[in-house]
Amino acid sequence: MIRILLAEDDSRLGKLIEYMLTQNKFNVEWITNGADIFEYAMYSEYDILILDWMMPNVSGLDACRQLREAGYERAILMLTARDTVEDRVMGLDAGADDYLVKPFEFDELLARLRALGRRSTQKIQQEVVDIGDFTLNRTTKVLMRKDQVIQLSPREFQIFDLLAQNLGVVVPRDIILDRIWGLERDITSNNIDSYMKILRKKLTEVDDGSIAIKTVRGIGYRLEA
Amino acid sequence: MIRILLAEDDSRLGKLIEYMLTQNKFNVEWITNGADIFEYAMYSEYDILILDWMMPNVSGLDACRQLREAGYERAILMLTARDTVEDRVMGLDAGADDYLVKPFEFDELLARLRALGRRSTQKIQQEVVDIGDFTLNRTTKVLMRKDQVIQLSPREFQIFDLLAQNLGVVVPRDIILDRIWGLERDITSNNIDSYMKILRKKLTEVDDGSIAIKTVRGIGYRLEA
DNA sequence: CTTGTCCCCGTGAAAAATACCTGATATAAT
DNA sequence: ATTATATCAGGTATTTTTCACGGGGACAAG
Repeated sequence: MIRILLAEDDSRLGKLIEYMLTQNKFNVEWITNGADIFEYAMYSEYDILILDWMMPNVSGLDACRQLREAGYERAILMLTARDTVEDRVMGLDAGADDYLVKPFEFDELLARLRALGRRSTQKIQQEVVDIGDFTLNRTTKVLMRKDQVIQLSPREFQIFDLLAQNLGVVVPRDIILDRIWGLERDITSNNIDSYMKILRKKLTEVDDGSIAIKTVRGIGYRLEA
Repeated sequence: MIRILLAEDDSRLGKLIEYMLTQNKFNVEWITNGADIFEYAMYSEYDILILDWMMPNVSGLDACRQLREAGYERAILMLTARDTVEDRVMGLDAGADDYLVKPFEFDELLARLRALGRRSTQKIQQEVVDIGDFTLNRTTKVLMRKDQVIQLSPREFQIFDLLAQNLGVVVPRDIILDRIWGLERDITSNNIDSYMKILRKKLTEVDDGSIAIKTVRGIGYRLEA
């Protein structure tokens, strides 16, 4: 559930946005008083702040800048009637992550919020993760099953970790290439196969059926618990 | 999915931009030869052109001007090391929609591209779509009915997705050929029939009358909910 | 209305192309 | 030298495409 803080003074528009977002399974808190933005944004738990550029007393642009200066790191979406290149640049320079010009399609707002939400809802990396009967320790780079250590080379660990981060979800091959080998991926895609082979071997060597690397043909691999 | 045409001669920077944009769900085509800009920009389907000001042989500025004179209407973002007010004015006068000075933050580039992308008339692709009792997930490439997964091969998914995007609307056969097989469609048209057969079989296997692929004789196919 | 022709589409099976697995081998790093 | 990383060549299974044939609309002539 993505949580939204909506700062919008126009009560008709605010009401509408609140209604639409609620309908679409967002958690919405709506404030009309610009002066309250700071308190709400900094000390409450929201994923995305929707900020109207022009509000009485407080300029959304200034609020945005101030929040960033205060170390506010969550996503900000700017809502405004202004449309010129300069305005866009100003908004983005002030620290907005995205920018939507009124009037807008709700579908577009929803899509943008989802996009921002994906970024922000990313869970914080845990140091130690349990998967089935296995335990993955990211600090020591060690994979264990009960008290038994499973030796993984650095690369093997990287790949297993990537799968573990996305437990139960398919990780496409090209994502693997991107995330493991990055820019200089003058790498044979076959290389991935080899590592899967090794990982599977090491996993089945300890003879424990609690986790397995499934291949999803044409797409990638999935770690299942 | 916003499609980007990147014209950048510096291979290190080009590679980096291509990588970052791909990471952020942009569709990127990268060309290094300035002479190719015209051909690619005019006759291919891109939403935004990222244009390096200074390239060997061709000046990005001239290219921009020429494209506009030739009736090119899509968004152009100029990339350059020049920073003066005059340069800015020159770039914008030449027809650029936006302007970014090297070195730049990738977040800013991304934000600007998103802003420009909004201008393009393209519909925003939803990640998850509901059709009848079915759910289509574009990220994981999975089609589900209730809790039941319907296994689709990559191509099967592409075709079903295309129909789903145009729910209730006929998709002509040659459009299907274009969108699925692209320009090099040395493909028997009959191939489409085969896939419709497979899709229908898989849909009726789960025995749910809520959606169906209808044939519109002489034209194409329509997905109905 | 009936008949016949044409052509689009459906269907099943078979061929071609491709993705993945596997074990062995080469190359680089420590 | 040992370990780690990447490539290669082969086999196998799946996917993708082709092929050949048949059903049955659409349409015009009888």
